[in-house]
Amino acid sequence: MKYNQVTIKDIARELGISPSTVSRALKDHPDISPETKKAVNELADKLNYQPNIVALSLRQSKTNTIGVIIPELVHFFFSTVISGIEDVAYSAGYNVIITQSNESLQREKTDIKALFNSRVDGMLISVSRETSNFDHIDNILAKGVPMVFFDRVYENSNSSRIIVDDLSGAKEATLHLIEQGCKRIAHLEGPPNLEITKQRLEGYKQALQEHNIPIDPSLIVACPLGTIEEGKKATEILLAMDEKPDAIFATNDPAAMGSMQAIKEAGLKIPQDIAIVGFSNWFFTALLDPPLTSVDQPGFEMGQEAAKLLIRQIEVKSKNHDVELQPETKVLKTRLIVRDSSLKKGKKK
Amino acid sequence: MKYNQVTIKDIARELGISPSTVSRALKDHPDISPETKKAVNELADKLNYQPNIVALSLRQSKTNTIGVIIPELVHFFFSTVISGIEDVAYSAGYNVIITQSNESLQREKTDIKALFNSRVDGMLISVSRETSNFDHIDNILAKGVPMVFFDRVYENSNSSRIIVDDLSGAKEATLHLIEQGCKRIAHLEGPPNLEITKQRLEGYKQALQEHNIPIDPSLIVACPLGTIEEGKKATEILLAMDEKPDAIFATNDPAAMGSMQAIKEAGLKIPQDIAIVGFSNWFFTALLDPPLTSVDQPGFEMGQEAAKLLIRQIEVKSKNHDVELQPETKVLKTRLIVRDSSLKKGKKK
DNA sequence: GAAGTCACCGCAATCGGTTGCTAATATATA
DNA sequence: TATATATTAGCAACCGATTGCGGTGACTTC
Repeated sequence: MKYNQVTIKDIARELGISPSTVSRALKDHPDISPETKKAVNELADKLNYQPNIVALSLRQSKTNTIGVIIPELVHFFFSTVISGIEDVAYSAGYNVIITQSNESLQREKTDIKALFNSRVDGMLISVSRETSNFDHIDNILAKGVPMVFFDRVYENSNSSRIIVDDLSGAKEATLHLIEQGCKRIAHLEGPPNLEITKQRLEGYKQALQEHNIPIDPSLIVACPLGTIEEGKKATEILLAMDEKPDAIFATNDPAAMGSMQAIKEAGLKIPQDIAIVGFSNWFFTALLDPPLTSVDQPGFEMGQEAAKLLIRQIEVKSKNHDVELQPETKVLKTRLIVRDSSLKKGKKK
Repeated sequence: MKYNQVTIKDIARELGISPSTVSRALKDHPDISPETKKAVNELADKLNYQPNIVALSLRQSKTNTIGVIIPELVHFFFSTVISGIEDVAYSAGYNVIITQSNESLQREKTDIKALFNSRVDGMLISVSRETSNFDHIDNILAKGVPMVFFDRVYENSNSSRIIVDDLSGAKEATLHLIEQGCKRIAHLEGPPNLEITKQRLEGYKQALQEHNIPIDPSLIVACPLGTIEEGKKATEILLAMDEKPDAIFATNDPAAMGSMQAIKEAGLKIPQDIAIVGFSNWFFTALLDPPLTSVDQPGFEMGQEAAKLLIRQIEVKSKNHDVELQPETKVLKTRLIVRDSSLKKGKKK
């Protein structure tokens, strides 16, 4: 939009010098005399000159903008990640364009194209629930666009990625339930396409195996959407079994909440009858009744790390076109936040 | 970032024609022969030509980007608004840059400057809790940047705005409590700078007056941050009174939740001893124990309306530089969602 | 056969800023 | 005084796309 902004030419005209001299004076170029610099800077201040970023972007073939694709903004975890991204990006002088795939592959495809067309300098991506084919991403990667994945990553790319240690987190959660004396621990499994789903399932299994508890497939119930409703339904199925589970480890917090609803409606007590652990530590989990034990994922930190990695990649590339940075994988630690929903034995430690 | 993208010149060179002809051919200009158009379009398809948006922005002095400033992304309400904004913006061909003030005036100032420097075509703003001086906004408004405020608006500007009917919503909530037989209804008041705080307080007062209930200043407790902790503390003060309130209408949901915690810890029952109503209908309010009655604000719709208004303003302005659109104020209806936390008399209707 | 008409296309300026190269002036040196 | 050197600043091209205007060639018309 044209705001009648002052340009370098306005300053040049006013001082009777050329635009190039003004440009150099503003950047403290040694070719320019101190007097000229002084005059230029004073007038620039007076007129409140602000360089036109669009012109700069065109000239330098660099927009100082990074694009972000996330599944859904309204998820506490993702909005926390965004805050982390913005934190790092803004202090490094980058703008952030956020797009939501709404868990739709179709939307993800158009998002990534739109970001590419906007000539963002790089992208931060967490793929949608539906994404099992990655051609649209390979396409853009092939053009040399720096890309860093976070949380829900593209496994087979050799891009950098920031993940949390889902396996350990899930294992720790399950071990905690075992330690509380639970014998029949069910698992609400998440969207099958996502690596995080597999990791959490694997962590669950490993914990059981370590304690020689047989893995009962009927105790693993699918929640491909990971919603409250699904968690509730899945739990109702579990409650209808002859041998009910005495604990549930859910792939995420909404599913865990659905579980809690189903259990309460069945007239059972949490954690006495059935203990529950969720995943993500959504901020309201502490406010549920009973407060929900959950595996905390450091969202803000994940955003920060992802942005840092991407920006480093961008800057290396713009300096030296040939050097390719080795892809890095950064694994962030999870932390089990124990609350009442899983404490059969009462507080420990 | 330079992606070795094909440009109009590449196509021109390949076909042995001039860039201007390619440009016109791509836009179906009548001066160009059908054969040339066909050749150009085919080659453009083959090379997967995508126009450089940055160059277009510079040429047209229009970035097709709108900037958004919100207090905090992690608030359910605001992230819902963002989704509404993106919904409208993307289908109108606009990108969205989101910045968070984190409820800080200082940050709001730098955000607005950064957006201005990025030459966004317009801005959507919801001011921070701290904003009582609006010079930084007037500054930008004076340069002719289209601006629409939402939820937390700048009262004295003659910009368009989208608000919810906070007064009616608050009044309805209070009337509901009165109808439930409550006599001593307390109010947890929000950040004093915000107009929405005043409106909600006013709605509360009007409801009491209509039923000839005297307004007791000691029942109005300040929660200038509107956090859970504040709501809890404020409620503890109320519970320490000789004559305890029998209901609390909180300025927002976190404060209401703090209230619930304090009441439970005091061994009192909700709603039997004290009924509670919140404001905003955060999505997890339904999951609390008891589920919280709250005033629903249509966030998604608010985002849509704000974006629509802004884009209309931008497009009118870019077509006709002189015409100024009359500022509009759009008031969205709230809806009281009655849940157990306020039902002293049991379900009605 | 000269002038007019029309279809088609290219030149060059433009948006705002950057930068390699050159030019002009001043000063130092031979 | 003539030449070398340093200092300072301007010219012009460039990033990629758009667009007013002018030019070329073919065809029509009187």
